Order: sequence, then structure tokens, then C-alpha cells
Amino acid sequence: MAMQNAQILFPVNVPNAFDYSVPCDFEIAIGNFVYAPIGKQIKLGVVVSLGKAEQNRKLRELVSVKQAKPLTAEMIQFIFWTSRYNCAPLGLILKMVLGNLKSLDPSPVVNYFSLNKSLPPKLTTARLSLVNNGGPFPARVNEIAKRARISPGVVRGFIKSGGLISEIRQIDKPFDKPIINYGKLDLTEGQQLASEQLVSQVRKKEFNVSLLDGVTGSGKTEVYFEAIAEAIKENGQALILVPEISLTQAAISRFKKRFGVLPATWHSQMTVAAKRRVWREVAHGRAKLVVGARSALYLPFESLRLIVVDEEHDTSYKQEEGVKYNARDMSVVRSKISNHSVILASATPALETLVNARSGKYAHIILPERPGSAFLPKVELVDLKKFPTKKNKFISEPLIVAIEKVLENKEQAMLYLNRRGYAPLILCQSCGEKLKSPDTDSWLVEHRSTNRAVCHLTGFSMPMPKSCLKCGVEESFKSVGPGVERISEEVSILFPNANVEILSSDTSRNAEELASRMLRMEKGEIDIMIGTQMVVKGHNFPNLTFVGVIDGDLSLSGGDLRAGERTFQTLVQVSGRAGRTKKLGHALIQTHQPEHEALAALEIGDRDSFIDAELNLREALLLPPFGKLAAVIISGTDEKKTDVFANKFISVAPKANDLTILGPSEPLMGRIRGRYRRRILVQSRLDFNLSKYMQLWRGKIKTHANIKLQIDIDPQSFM
DNA sequence: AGCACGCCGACT
DNA sequence: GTCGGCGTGCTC
Repeated sequence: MAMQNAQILFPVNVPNAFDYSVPCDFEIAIGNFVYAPIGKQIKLGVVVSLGKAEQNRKLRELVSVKQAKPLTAEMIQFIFWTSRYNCAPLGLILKMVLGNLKSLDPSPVVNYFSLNKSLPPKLTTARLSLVNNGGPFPARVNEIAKRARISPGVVRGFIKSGGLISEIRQIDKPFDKPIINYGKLDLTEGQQLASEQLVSQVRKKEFNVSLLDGVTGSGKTEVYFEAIAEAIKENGQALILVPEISLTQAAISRFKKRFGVLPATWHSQMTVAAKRRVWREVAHGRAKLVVGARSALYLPFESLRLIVVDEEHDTSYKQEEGVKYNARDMSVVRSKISNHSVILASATPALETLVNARSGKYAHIILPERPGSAFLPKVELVDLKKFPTKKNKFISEPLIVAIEKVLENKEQAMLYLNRRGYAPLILCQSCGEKLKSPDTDSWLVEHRSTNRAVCHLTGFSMPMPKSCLKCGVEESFKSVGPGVERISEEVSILFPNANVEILSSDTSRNAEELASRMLRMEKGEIDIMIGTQMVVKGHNFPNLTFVGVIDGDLSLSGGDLRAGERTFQTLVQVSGRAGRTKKLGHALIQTHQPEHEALAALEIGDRDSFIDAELNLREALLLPPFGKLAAVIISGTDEKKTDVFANKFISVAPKANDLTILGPSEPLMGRIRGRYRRRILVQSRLDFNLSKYMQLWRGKIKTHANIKLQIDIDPQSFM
């Protein structure tokens, strides 16, 4: 009888699955977890294929099969797809999926004890105390002992003599089953129509993509809730991906209101135990409703029927560390493999998504605007050339006037500046030295609230120095440019009686702090809120009637191809904070380039004309979504050697038609944590398999000591 | 992930 | 002279 072979993938940094021979008496199938010898150890891996062609070398044998729920064939296919597309080692994707291996085992159990009523009451004092004070039962040994003020030994002795009855309980509780029609909401006519379209998409039970397109406040959540209900009503599972910072208590409680139960949640900062519980419940198909950040996409769903990607344009869906992938794009892949619907929801869809919607590849479901208001509040640009600010001040006259009026009317104002701290640059006026992070090309940001100089890139920080580190002159530092702290200072001087607060990741370190600030704003306890990116995410402030954008140009510079798009999206979302209930809300955007398309489009309130212009530009340049991009980051501790390697890498590029290779060039951050960096950008046609090409290219060269080569498919960040 | 191999600093 | 530091590379 011929020996069967199996390919085993291990959750370690390996590019491929390994071949093993299977002992005759082993019953294995694809997806099974097995133990196999690797090097000197025996490790847990997954069977990814069986009966592969013979090897000319003697294969090692599998050791044993683990009793655990196997990975689904779909999941294995998804792992392969993710690896190939993103040029990441196959084993690392499996590692991402498995996480904590304890998740494979059943929940750990713990014994609970109740009193045995039938036992004759012949008791010692300690045992009497146990009976009288040890409750309420059932309880754990230590709880009983503590309450009865006796030693746990007494409790154990009492158990042995039959005084207590044990009951085994699982530590990890299953998730409650959602109630399909629990808190069904009243939908407006427009919402009803959209929800019916989505429901029918889900009902097809085949792969399809819908773009749910509607401004903030138009009820996207309520609408996709109906699609979720449809997906889970016959034992299916639904996954709702949200940007990391949107995973708040408030968001989760909306699920509870609609489905009567708390959904399973998933994000990177969960404890190991909490992750283990969610992973297991998801794998067994018992968690029906999962709300999570991007990595939730790699949970081993048993019967996934729907993925919703909320705020699909959000840049946090791109994982930039370790395995680089875009959870929005991979969601579409996952849905294709599992043959179900995916819903991409946004008020400001990504251009990639819009193009697919326009071409009919995605169903385009548009929610009508919120009643009684335009697509945007009235947005006006403030040309800083016409209304210059005073020296070392950053708020122009039109904004000051607008805020005055808001305060007069006892309404609220919000100022947006996506810069934490006091000043983004600390400059020595004596010698011109700029304070930088050690071994990194990143400026230190002055934080007055903590009196420190902080690097936002590496996390480095130090107390604000008294004298220049280079020339030694004391008190020579000048704060250049504004951060939210500085704007707050300026506002406080302009409006000494107003209640001013800053909202940034520095002032709101956790969800609770953020929620409490949001609540204070909602209640009207804050007159002027000054915020970073954090204020962008949907919240309803009924009395907010004015939004001022301090620097509308901020993200337009920097060579990022999506700069215009991002600026547009952010500003739409920020301006959308104003006038959500009051009709007269308006927004002012300070800018040096009022003629820029993204800004001009905001002023006219015309999304389509901006999109058309942007799309024409991208099409002409063969940029996404009309072409593909891949970035290569080469880094090393020796600048010369890094350069040499980068050039050598370029010289071994495989020949290909219609391919443009740009670089190597020094990126915006030429040095991070002591490593010099070079960047190569590769641009191809849409129908070209760029991932395969990049993989082939990397195989042409050996990365030697100290040099790191990272491939980033569909790069988002151009740092 | 582990574990070995390999090439430079402080030690009985 | 060695012991061992961890940087790098391999595991069917």
C-alpha cells in the first residue's frame, strides 16, 4: 500500500507548507490539525493538501492528529490567497489566523459547588460556618472559603465527605443568540428601499458586493442591520468590520438595541483569554454576530454569510505592520471564496470602490440625504492670502467672527486640526537646529500639557530641553506651526469666557474618556471643541452649528497619490459635523490654495465633479484604480550599503511589458530608528499579476545581513 | 517560533 | 586561550 503524503503548514515564518508522509492508520483530511516533527521539535500544523506528488527524499512522518475543529477549506484557500496577493510568507498568515493555540481546545472548566441537602447535619464549627456563610451557592472553592472565613482545605475536606455537590462549568461563556426581530427600527421610505435591496443581495446566497453610499446621519447602520438580520436568521454568521477607534461602547450598544444581545467583539488590545473565547465561539459557529477591527477578518468563521465593512474608505483598514494587507479588499476576496455578500458602507467611498460601483461590478445603493439638509452644510473657503492671520496666530478673522456669532447664539463650535500637541516643530533660533527623534528623520513635537518633546512616529519622548542640544544657547527654542494645544491657547485668549476643550488621543487615551468628552459636548457643556482626526468619526452634536478647519491644505502635500481624495473625505466628514440638526450650520476651511480641486469641490458641495476630475487624473497616469502599485522599502543600518543594495535590486528586475519602476528614492522619512530607507515604486496595468511579479523579483536576490526588503502591495502610506 | 551556527568581548 | 552574547538562517 502506497504511503500517503500530506502538506503541512506551520504557523511560523515559512514561505510554504512542508511535505510529510502519513502513517497508514491515520485518518486525516484537509484542515485537520496535526503534530509533526520540524527540526528538533514537534509542532502543531494544519493539513493544507493531501496525496501530493512523490518526493525524492525520505519524508518524515506525522506524529499525531489533534482532536480539534478543523479549519474550513474556505479558510485555507483564504490563507493562500492572502499570502500570494500580499507577498507575505504563508506560515505568517496561518499564525495570524491561529493566534493563541489554546483557542483550539475546549473552554477550560472550573468546578462550582452547592450544598448537598440530603447530608445529615453533623457539623464542625468550620463546616457550620461553611454552610451558613459560604453561600450563595453554587460557588468556587476559594469564594466559599473566603466568605465563610475558613481555609480552602476545610472546603475540600467537606467536598470529599460528600457535603457539597460539584458542577462543572465552562470558564468561557457562549455568546447569546441574536434575536432577529428584537428591536426592529422604523425606517424611512428611502432607508426601507435601500435595506430591501441589501436584503435581496444577501438572500441570493452568492458572491456579490454592494456599496452602501450615504452621508453621515442618513441611517447606514440601521439599513445594514436588516442585511445582517437576513444573514444570520438561518444560523449564519455576520462580521461587521469597523475602524479600530470606532469600536466604542456606544457602537456596540446599538447592536444590543437591535438584536437584544451583545455581539462578540474583536480588537487587538483584548486580553488573551477574551480572544480565546471569541475565536473558539466563532470557529464553532456559535458567535453569530461579530464586530471587530480589521484583524477580525482572519477569524475562522464556520458559516460566514455576510461581511459589512463600515467606513470602508478608512485608512486604518490597511495593516502596515508585519503582514501588510488591506482588510477592505481582503473582505471582498473572503466573500468571493465563501460565496456570500459583502457590503461596503461609507459617506465618502474610496475612489476604487466608486469606480467598481459605477461600472456595475458593485451594486450601488444610495441612501437619500438626511431630511431638510443638503449633502453638506454650507462650506466656504477662507483664502489665507486674503485673510492672513496675525504673527504666530492661526485663526483668521472670518473664523473669529463665526465663532463670536456661535457663542452669542449659545451654540457650539468645533475647530479641526489634525495635529496633536502644541507645535509640530521645535527650532533653535540661535543655530537653526530642529529637534529630531534619535536616529530618525522625524521632528519632535512640542507638547506643553506634559512639557515634553515627543516623536509621533517612533514614540520617543523627552522633557523639553532648557538649552539647545547643539549650540547650548539657553531658552533659544521657538515653537513653529500649530497643534491643537496651541489653537486652544489662541481660542482661550480670543474668547476668555468660553468653555474650550481639546479632543485628541492625548486627552482621550481610552474609550471611556472619549465617550465622556463626547457626552459633555452633546450636553452643551463645551462651547468650543478643538479636535484632531478623532472628531471626524460620527457623533451627533445637536447644538453644533459651526466647524472651522484650521489647515485645509495639511494633507495635500507630501507626494501621496491619494492626498486630494483623503483631504476631500476628511473635510466632508468634518464639515458634516456641523448643522446636523440645525439648518444654519456652516463650515469654514482655511487654505492657501483655494483653487485646489478637492477644496473647490467642497465649496460647491459637488462630490461627483471632484470625483470625475480625480478619476481623469488617475486614469491618465495609470494610477489606482486604473493601474496597480507596489512599493518596496529597503532599509539598512549602513546608508551606503543600503543604496548599493537598492540599486542592485533594481538591476535584477525581471523584464515585463508596460511596467514602470520608479526609484530608488529617499522616502519622506529617510531614516527611522537608525535604519536608512529607500523606496521603489512599481506601477503596472490592471490586468498584470503584480503580486506574482514582485514575488519573482524578490527571489532574484538574496537579502544579506542588515538589509531588510519589504514589499507593500497597494501601498497607502508614502512615508 | 525554536534551535543551531557563527563571529566578537570579558573571564576562571 | 575559552564561554557566551545574540544576529542570521533553516526547518519537509
